[in-house]
Amino acid sequence: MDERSGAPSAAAGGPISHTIFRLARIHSQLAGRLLREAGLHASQELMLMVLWDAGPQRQTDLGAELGMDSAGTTRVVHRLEQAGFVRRRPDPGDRRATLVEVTAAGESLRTQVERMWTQLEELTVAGLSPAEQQVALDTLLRLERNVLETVPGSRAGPAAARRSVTRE
Amino acid sequence: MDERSGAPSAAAGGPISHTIFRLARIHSQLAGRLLREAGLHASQELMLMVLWDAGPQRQTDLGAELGMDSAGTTRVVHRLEQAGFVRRRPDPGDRRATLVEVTAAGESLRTQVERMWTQLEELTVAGLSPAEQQVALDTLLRLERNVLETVPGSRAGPAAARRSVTRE
DNA sequence: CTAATTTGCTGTCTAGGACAGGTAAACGCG
DNA sequence: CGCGTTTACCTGTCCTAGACAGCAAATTAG
Repeated sequence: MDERSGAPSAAAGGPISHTIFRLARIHSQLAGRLLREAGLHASQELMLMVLWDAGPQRQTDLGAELGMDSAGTTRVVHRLEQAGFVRRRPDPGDRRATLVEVTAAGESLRTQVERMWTQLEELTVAGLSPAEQQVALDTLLRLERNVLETVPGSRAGPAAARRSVTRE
Repeated sequence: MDERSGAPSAAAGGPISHTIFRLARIHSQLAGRLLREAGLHASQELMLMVLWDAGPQRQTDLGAELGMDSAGTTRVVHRLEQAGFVRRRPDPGDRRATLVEVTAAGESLRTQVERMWTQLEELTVAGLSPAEQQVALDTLLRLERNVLETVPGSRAGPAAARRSVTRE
């Protein structure tokens, strides 16, 4: 198995992109496998992450943060709700909106998910020195920033204060 | 404190992994969007790539290369066949097997796909010097190699244990 | 007040991963 | 040679998910 270190020839014009593409597939297979031990899927896990960090959120904001449309957001929230990991509560300030918040069961998943990420990290960066890991992280962040710029609809930017000021 | 460019706190133990995770999502959204202009989806495109580079393949080998199981391989091949991009032909040496090969229509996609990768690459590596791009590529390849090792179903080792016990 | 917008929900279509069989061909051993 | 095992492929089911269209209720602008 030879040239597995290179991109297919049709992607010769995009070696980095294609490597991201391949890395993405394999890495998320691996992550998905680990996640499934916690009974979660990728989107669900990402949504929980946001909720853990940012607290109760409206579905619209949640979806925007994850780059989903409203339909997808509804479904993921529903599944998390059915699984008992989140709860929905009417937004006191806007009766169209629903606030999604993590339940105790959802909170208790956090330890497990953290362990998963640590484990995944070990597999991913095996054999890299701390300095190399730093380079890797910087590189990835830079690429992410680039791609974020060109994909509208994915949590735009730092100061993209969702609503409140966005009334234009 | 991590800004928005960092991983969620629950992934503090896996900053690189989580960045890959996020980059993967966004990048494949972007790639998927571009690919759809050619009427392809990710797996289909990857399969065509393999066929372009390696010529006619048996389904088993194709699936192994892409990390799919046989059922998934069958479906992707069928869709490519229905779309007219590949053709199936009995393996002369083994009548159980089918050789999958690219049709003229499939070949003609190649230019379009190459353009797509070039375009994606420009978006992805915007602002990076050639040296930085080399670092990025090396980094990504290294990470890919690591992850490949730990994902048994992906073209890591052809003879990997794939057997599952029917009936528990 | 009305009209437009926002928010969330539903349904449909397609792609896809995982898993459980099922058939036919090839192989291997006595 | 015959028979059991393995391999290659296919089918069907169940689930997650993205894209898209349409809908009702609440809110906001004029």
